[in-house]
Amino acid sequence: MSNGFVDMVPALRALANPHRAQIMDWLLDPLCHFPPQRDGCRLKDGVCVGFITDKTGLTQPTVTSHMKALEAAGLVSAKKIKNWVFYKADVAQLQALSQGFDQRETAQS
Amino acid sequence: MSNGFVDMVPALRALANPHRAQIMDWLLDPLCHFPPQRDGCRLKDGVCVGFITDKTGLTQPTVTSHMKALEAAGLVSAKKIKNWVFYKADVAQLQALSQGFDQRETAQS
DNA sequence: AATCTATATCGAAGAAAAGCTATATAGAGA
DNA sequence: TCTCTATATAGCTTTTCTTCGATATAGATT
Repeated sequence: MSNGFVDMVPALRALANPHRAQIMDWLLDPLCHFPPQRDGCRLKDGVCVGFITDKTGLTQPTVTSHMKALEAAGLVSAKKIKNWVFYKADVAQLQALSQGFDQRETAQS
Repeated sequence: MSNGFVDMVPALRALANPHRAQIMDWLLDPLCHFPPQRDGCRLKDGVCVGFITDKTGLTQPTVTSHMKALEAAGLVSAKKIKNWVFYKADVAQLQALSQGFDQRETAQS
């Protein structure tokens, strides 16, 4: 069904950047990497852009741009609550990617 | 042991290009995608640059550059026989990457 | 030795990515 | 309504990637 690595290129592009890879790692364990939030549960809703900005040391517009890239690749989902936008890792998409790799190991189509 | 996606960035960069992703897919099943070679077994030795060049439609210097990128990332190995250089997918490295993804699914470090 | 073949290197051009500052917008709270 | 806060957008610069044509090299073959 899958067309191999070629089909994964959009997601791989999104992950192939040190800052975005780091952000994904953090978002996969948000309780460990981010402080509690006034509104929005880190696990259920995700982590707000401001906290991610602080941790990366990049400027806020740059982080917004990275988050859009991850969202476009389906690696995170966004949820707006009041003035905040919370980003959460999309585990299903990551599992799909993981399975793509598993299939490549034994290729011979 | 693994530091998550951040550790995989070099390999992900190499795969995050449509031509290189396509080449990797081909190299994972060389018998299906390339004709027999005078010297060098497709399975054991790999596939020569010329055949890869033909299939991509890119120029030979461009393909050489892509193959160097894949080799630098450890995704393929090169073997010189006579005038040819044969490139073969590094299955061990791909398995390592695959395992990296598997671990990410269940993160919570 | 001369030539031919396969791959590598060089240098340049165009495209895309990544970063910033400045500014806009949207919603909350006073 | 006015202001403050959080995020988004716009525009610009710098860097990195991708590709090419031209040329070099290394090794066979004649």
